[in-house]
Amino acid sequence: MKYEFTKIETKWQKRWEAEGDFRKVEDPSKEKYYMLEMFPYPSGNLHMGHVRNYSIGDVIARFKTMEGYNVIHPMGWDSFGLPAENAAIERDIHPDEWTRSNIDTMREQLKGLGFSYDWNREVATSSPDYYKWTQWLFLQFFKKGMAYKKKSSVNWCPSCETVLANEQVVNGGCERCSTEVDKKELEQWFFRITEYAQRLLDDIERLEDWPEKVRVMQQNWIGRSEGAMVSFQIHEHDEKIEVFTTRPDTIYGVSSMVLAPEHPLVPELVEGTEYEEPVNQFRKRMEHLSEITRTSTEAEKEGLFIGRYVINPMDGNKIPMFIANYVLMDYGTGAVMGVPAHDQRDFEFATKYDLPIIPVIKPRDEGIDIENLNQAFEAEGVMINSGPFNGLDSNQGISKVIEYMEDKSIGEGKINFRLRDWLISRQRYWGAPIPILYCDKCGMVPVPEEDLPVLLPTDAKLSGKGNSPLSTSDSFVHTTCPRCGGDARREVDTMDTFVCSSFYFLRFADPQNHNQPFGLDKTKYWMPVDQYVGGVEHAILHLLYARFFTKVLFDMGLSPVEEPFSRLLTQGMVLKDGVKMSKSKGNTVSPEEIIVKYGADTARLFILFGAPPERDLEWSDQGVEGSFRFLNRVWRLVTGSYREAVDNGLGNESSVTDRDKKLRFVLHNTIKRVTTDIGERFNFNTAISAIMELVNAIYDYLEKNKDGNFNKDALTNAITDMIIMLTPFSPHIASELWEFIGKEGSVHDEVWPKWDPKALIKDEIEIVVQINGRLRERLIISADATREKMQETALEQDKIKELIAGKSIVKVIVVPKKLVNIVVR
RNA sequence: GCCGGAGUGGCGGAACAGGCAGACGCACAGGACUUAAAAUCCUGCGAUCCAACAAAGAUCGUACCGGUUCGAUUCCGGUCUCCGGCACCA
Repeated sequence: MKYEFTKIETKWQKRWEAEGDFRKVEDPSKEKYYMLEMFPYPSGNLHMGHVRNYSIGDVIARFKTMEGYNVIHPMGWDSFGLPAENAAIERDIHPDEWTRSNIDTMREQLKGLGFSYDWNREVATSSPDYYKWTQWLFLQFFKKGMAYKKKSSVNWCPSCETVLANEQVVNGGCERCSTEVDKKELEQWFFRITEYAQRLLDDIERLEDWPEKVRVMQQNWIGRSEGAMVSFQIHEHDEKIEVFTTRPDTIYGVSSMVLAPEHPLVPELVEGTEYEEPVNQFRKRMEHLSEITRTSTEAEKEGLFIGRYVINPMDGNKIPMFIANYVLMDYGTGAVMGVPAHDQRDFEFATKYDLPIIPVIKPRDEGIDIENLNQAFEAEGVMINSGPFNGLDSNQGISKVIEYMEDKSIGEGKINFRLRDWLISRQRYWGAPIPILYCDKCGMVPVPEEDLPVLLPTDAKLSGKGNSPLSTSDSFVHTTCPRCGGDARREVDTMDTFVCSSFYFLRFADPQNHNQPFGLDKTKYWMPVDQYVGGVEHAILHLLYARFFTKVLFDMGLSPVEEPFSRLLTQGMVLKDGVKMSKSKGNTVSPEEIIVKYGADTARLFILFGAPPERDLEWSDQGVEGSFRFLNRVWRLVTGSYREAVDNGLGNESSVTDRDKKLRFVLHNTIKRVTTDIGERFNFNTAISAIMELVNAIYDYLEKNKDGNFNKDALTNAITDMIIMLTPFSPHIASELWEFIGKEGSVHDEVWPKWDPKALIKDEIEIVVQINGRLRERLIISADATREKMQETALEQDKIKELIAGKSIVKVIVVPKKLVNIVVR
């Protein structure tokens, strides 16, 4: 009988779909398990990265189901975004049409891989049923002051005449045309994520089952630093300059005050002075450089004295003011106090512009000549040249100086974050419209909830150029004000797609709710996600935004949990010839091709067997052949050898030979290994190799019992449990074989087998005899042999006797059931 | 520069709590079956040496150097390389 994978796979996929095998509802009598993989962008074609991601998820979902959990395993589409808009421009097809047809294709591809999704829960972020809730949530954020509008400098491509997201700026240029990106001041919508910075940081502690790598990346991204905010009075001017510093203990060493070139106070400070012209030129030059080129570590520090001074609030010293390339307007206050003796960057700047380098921290060890530094001394030490603080340890100095500043109202302790508020407006068509109106009388007015969704107009012009495409649709822009009934204009920006993907996991719990984004009765049962699987490229943005959203919703009473994802697994990339598969490199392997040639079961098996999930996986055509060979071997075992043996009426019910025991041992050992490999270690590669070993052992058993003298039960148990364990990996062939051996029902509803510890007890075991730690002999010994017996037996061996002859035994180490090590001299 | 991860046969990888290094698979070689090929099955497969009729055996070997230990891929200290992230963050 031939293994006709195409026929088998189609048969079972149809049956699963017709019978709704993977549809689940809340069941309080059962423990739930929420298995989620990051939903894809519907680009039109599944790639190997998807196959890997979803195969991993499917193994866990199916395994947990068989372990008795009520498993929710949903799938949907992150379907707003730029590619649809670009495709629309290139091919003159509406983004919605393009997106829908891609979804249809990819849904079929996913079904063709036999993943156990509950398709009743499918959502697409671009459908009005979904983005209605994206808009509704925006309104809740707006009401709470968590969404606000402000003028901000954004990346502007002068060639495409459009705003670019930070991610769309590649090496300082536009990702589409490589034109150097400008900065432009525009009114933009933001979410106040910085308000949650501390909680997002603190709760990383609770994410014990997240990869360390991701936790650290999030910590760095949030970038908390402790220090002080200090005011410096500008000499002969009313204004003060605020500065954030992590080293208030070095404040007596300040010899410059350096502002970002775009600092708003600069123009008036130089107005009408001889410095006005050069400063303006400097500012203009900096404006044209991208942040990346301006602030790269290689770029030389470049500054300009602006003819003004500030007063050091501690000792009244006059300090010259500069503007310089390396000071960023959007970190801290856009101004830095320069302490060249104790900050390498300030040191370089001071050396270049001949500023005094005043040491105020003395090293604890005397080896460093603090008066003649050739680089900054950044370590801790003892305060000197610091007035009343002299002699203090710099560490204590930090808090003492802050205390003093707070006392004199010249500064205060402050915690600063690198995290910035989340810019969510996009001047794009294919996104959720921001539900805000502008009325001449009433000003900014939120769209009433009952008017949602604010639908995307169908007559907007998509050119890829100019401002928001929505502004080209008159029917969209012009509306009436819900407050005064007068004329109003709609907001024409749409939301960042990351907004849509920040709550989809909650919507999956209650995807068809028409009254609410998700009901607490449902989310209380299903949330949090027990296992989330996806690519590490989302380590910061998506995962941080989703955490932020969940926290805000929790505070509003809309989410039952504060953290959305209990466990996270970041799968590695799929490589070919050592580099990531990509269209541009031309090294892709299409999943469809593999399915046609070998079947979905083989594709799934190979992709899980090739490497542990977190590591990169090198694609190997020969490896795929190997997995295909294995499934054929399983097929022949069940439909051939096993079937023949049973059909011939061979075997018996009573014998318990050593071979029977050995088979039973291998079976139960395999159950143990596969169960822990899937359930605890997520090492699917070793789980599969364990099943391979079991298959080898069954073949071996049949071969050695050719005479027909085998134990039917032992053999049948091994076959059935092997099929059950293969199910999460290669469900179609497992289903077919299950039916073949005459079992009722679906194998994926079977209870996962349990190992019997008794079957793992051996009468005799092999132990190792070492001399001075080197392996010298192996011997078979009764499993319950005492230490004394082990030692005695080891010393009786001829070979051992020979090797230790003439030497004296210093000691003998005995590890029960493992080894005897004889230490001789 | 800082942070994180990883270095094991020809290759992907295994060794789960310090105790047989290389499971499982791929590739390769030899053999069986076949008119032949494919498929399948069997055997071998880290390096060097000693043997050579064969069986067996010895030494080295988990990036490198050192340490702890009866015993280290595993623990500790240092070095190198590769991958990923952040990067003038005040």
